[in-house]
Amino acid sequence: MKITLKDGSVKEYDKAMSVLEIAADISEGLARMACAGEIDGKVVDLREMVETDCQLSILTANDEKGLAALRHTTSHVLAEAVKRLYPNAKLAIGPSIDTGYYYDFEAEPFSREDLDKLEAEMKKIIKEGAKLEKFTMPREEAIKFMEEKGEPYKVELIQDLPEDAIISFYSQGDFVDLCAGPHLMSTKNIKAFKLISSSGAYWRGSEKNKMLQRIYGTAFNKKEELEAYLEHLEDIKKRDHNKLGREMELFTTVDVIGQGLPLLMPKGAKMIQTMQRWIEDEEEKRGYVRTKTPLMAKSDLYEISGHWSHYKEGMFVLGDEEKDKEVFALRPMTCPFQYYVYKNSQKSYRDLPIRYGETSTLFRNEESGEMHGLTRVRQFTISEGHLIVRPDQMDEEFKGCLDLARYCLQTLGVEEDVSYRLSKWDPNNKEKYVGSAEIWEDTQNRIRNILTELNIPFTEEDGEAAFYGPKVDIQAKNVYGKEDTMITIQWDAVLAEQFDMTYIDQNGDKVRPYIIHRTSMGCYERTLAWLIEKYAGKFPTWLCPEQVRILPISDKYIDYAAKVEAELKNNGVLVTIDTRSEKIGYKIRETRLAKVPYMLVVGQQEEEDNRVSVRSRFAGDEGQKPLSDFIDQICKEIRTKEIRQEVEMEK
RNA sequence: GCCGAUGUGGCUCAAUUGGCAGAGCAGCUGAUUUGUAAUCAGCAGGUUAUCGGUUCGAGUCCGAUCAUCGGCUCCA
Repeated sequence: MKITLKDGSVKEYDKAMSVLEIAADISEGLARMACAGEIDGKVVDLREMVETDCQLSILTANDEKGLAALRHTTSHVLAEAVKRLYPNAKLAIGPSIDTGYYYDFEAEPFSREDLDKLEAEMKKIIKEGAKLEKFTMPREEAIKFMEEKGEPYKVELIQDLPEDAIISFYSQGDFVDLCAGPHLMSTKNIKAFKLISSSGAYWRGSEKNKMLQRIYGTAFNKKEELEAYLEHLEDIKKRDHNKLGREMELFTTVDVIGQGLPLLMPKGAKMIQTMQRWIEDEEEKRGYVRTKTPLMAKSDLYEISGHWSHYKEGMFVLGDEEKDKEVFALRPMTCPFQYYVYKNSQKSYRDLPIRYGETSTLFRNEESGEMHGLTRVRQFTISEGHLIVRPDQMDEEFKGCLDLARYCLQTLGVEEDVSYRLSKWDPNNKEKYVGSAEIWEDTQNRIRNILTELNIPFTEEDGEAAFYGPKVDIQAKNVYGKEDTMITIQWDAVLAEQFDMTYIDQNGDKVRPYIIHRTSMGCYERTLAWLIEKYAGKFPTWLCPEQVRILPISDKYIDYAAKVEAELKNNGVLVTIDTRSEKIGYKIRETRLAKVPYMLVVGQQEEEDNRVSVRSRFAGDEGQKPLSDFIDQICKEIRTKEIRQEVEMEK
């Protein structure tokens, strides 16, 4: 039997040799090897592939799929440990994930102490070093087998497989688990693992099902890699916006104000104002006109828009439908309000496109467990806009929205950190959406073509559309790798109809316009959170709530410092003075810790000839320079929204 | 909404078995007038998230509520 290895070399083996022997030979010993290989990119169990001649690449824990096998094997060891310590626990599933693996059990909740005990038991199992052996049986037999073992969740999983399926199991010593593989050859090969946390998780991800107990863990090829990962976890905690944003006094929360209602403190509010002014100006340059519409409306409006039937649970309703004549609701979006701005007068084809923009505060009654820092809140503000366009303008306007979005991302320095998603409806769940299948498929195709034409790489996802149309979502990950929508551009194919919006075409006929619903830079609160994490609080100067701090050497130079401050303020620079009678070293330390981009030390030398001593986050000590030079420098940096490279300074 | 953890001055944390709520930093006042990462002294700051219960006595034990965090679900 011939086996071609990844590097192209060919090895020949006697058919009588066991798989283990072959694998050991190929991998130069079992040590770091997964019991699996790849044929045409598909991961296959080694025992299957050696039946025939094949091209083989042994997976080791050094490559992605091998690492997944390592982690998945570790999850089996975890499952065995749980069964040993908690024999009544029932097994659900235990896949590998990006950051490690998890396993779900029906059991009592696990405490940290339980996890520590489980870790110790896992070490024992690894030391025992049982080999992982695969065996199969027909479906019916497999169901019986798992019923006898008292594993109802496994039975359910098997029952979902086709009647003629051959079901595979893996054993390690006495422990058996339903599993498709692949795995390491032996539990002994697990060298570095850790249980991270536990939490509840619904069986099969549905809240209608029983809540199971999930244990998250991770595993690496080497101890050093695990340690580096754990250190990395500590590091990213430090830039978590929810911690850093509070430390830097950008926002806070108050018990009696309520969940999902963060308070933006002066510094956070300043940053959002800076972004808001920039975006409003940019939109104006791009032909947007501004509206300012009510934050609430009667239920009648939402009945027309469809929100009353599709989204009532998510709105804050004011009043009692049974008792009150009129019920109001805080708005969860701005669309219908701006549509009535459009409908105020009859429009000609020559008026289109019309681009409405509004800095729009919205309210969404998220469920209580869903709030998170600044990224998931109940009241937030977005740069919302609606474009009313003729069909022949649609592609160009949609591209214009994408261009604006990309300009915003680029200016904030985050264009490399996003991914684009075409969010489609779910054809198997049509009642969640408004409009015909034909319209949905057609608009989805057109958006797909636009993205392709612009060479924007994107993924497609069913069931992520708005109920009124498909959209492009621009997604970003937070420090923990969790994804959120930052910008959305939606094709509203339905509401023009609901609200009877029209224009008069060249023939004098009433025609329906197309509508694009979009944000240029989505939710400001969420964007702020993203920037905190991206820059670890060291924002580009133009975004900083405090751009310059003046540090007088002693009280004698406060007058001069005030003069410097006034000149900077006149030039639109955000500047403060530290007038405390502290030593200069102390003031510098605090300014550094506050991540202020520039500090100007002023004393006798500077006052004499109208100079400042500049120290920045970007270049360290920039030396003494005339005040006017510094003003030119910082004004240019702010005006061009330059993103300068940080330098590592002492400590 | 569900599972779990947590909640002590502005911040970080302490308080033995249920036995007088304490420290550092920040703040304020005074002294110091400082040249590139922490000057000294003093003062003030608390109904221990809230409400209720057990107890001679509760930060500590029990219950409820609120909020925060880690997940699940959700995110029109």
